[in-house]
Amino acid sequence: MYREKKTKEYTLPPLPNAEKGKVVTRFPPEPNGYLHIGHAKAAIMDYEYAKLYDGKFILRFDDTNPDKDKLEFYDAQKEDLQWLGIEWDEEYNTSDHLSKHYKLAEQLIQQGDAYVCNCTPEEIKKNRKNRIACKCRSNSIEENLELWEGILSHLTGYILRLKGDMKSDNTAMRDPTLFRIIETPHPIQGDKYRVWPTYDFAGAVEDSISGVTHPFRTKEYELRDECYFYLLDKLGLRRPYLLEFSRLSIEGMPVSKRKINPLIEKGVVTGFDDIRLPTLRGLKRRGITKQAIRNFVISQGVSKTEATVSFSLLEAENRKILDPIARRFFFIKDPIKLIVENAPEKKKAIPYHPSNRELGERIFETDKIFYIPFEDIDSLREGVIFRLKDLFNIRILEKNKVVYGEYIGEELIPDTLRIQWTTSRYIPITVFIPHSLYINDEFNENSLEEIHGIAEESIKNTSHGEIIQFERFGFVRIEHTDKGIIGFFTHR
RNA sequence: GCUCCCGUGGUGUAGUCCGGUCAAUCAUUCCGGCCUUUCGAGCCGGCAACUCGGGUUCGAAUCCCGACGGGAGCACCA
Repeated sequence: MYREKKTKEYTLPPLPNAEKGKVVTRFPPEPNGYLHIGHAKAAIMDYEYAKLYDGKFILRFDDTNPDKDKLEFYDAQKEDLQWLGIEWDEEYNTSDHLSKHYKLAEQLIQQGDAYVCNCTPEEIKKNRKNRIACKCRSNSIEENLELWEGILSHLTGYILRLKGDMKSDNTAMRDPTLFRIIETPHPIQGDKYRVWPTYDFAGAVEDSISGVTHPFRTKEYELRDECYFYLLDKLGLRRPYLLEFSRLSIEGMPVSKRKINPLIEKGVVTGFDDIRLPTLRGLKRRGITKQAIRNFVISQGVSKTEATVSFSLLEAENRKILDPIARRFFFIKDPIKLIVENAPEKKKAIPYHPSNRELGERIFETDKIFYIPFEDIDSLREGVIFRLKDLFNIRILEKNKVVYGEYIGEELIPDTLRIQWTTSRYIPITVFIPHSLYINDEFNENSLEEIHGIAEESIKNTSHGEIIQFERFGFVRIEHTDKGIIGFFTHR
């Protein structure tokens, strides 16, 4: 009987200030692209912590920038999350709450805590740098209220700013922008609104009013913490327990759109599901399992230490998942013909897995013709004995364009090389091997290696998307296409 | 440049808040051995770390100061 391997428990460190049943977390992606491993880290943390404390997990689309957000990504991101096995208790869009945001904005203006500004971006930038207040800052509350009304309806060139502290050492406090005008139609709200809150405003407000107790964000927002709480205090809203963690970066796998998008536009990679990419779709297509991603992410934890993780850590997790369940097949890279005149004709059943018998077996019908990897035979001299794995032993008689061999029995001989093989009934197959997309910040021209070879006939029985192991080669995810069977090399 | 954050073996990570039980955890890589009809998996063993310098203390990976190194922010993006 095949026995289940003992699995390591993956657990998260305790959450500060957390009470069972009362924890609420949220994952707030912006619907402007496909999710990648970095998003997965955040989403899994949010989800797992909610689960750990029997709490609630909210999916919130931070769709407050119509210039960037696209309808297709709401669903695409949900698909990605579902693939990861993440379930949310509640889902909504920040854009659904805009009228509420407007009310809060008005409250700030009325309290004298926000003002309308029509300085140019350059002036604002300069003043921030020099810690100088602009003339707009001294607008009266009445003026601001009136301008705000105007902005909501027709005025252009204005923004709403928080009256923070222009003298603060923290640049995020130097009167950050709260609302700006964007005329582009919103993917969901259409042209209903033309004034949109910025992240500083929307993020803080939504975390608070949606009842989130433990919002996680990545470290680059740290400077904005002060602003986050200042705003909530001014609005009289509850302060959540804000937590930050470092971004996840994987060696040779850029996560930023700045680096990925150009490659897609130029057609250098095939799309967002290219197997060289750290997008969830890319990883999936390559054969990385969701369990591996989860274990990997949890093992990273939520520390603030920046780390560049080697992909081999993810591979190791994936291998633990795949090894017990992946069917084994024979694949021959650079096949060379082997003729064995005295070979007995055999009908041989070979299991698909060395220990997991549930995976069944396939039957080979052999004659005197075989195909074996050139690389293996190249390293052997004439006269040497090797074994066709799971079949019988061969002595090499002659090596030329074709190899001639002699059948010399079936008993196992210790320490003989055992190599994979096919009969003449093979299936041609192309395997794509991903390598680092970038090497020292330069695009790696050889990031996608293409290998041609042949596989045993029963490879036809694989399902589309099945992840298998080619013996002595590595794990491969199989796709059946119009042009035949292709494989994506997952890892060794 | 200014401000903030981070700094445990090759790589990641636990421990740092509440100093002693840390001659420092776990994983991965690498190196041996065992096992195995895969150069896979499994099992056993091994190498290998608290950035540096001061200070506080009976005692510091843990607290304080400084230096150095790395990262981030300085948007009408999130």
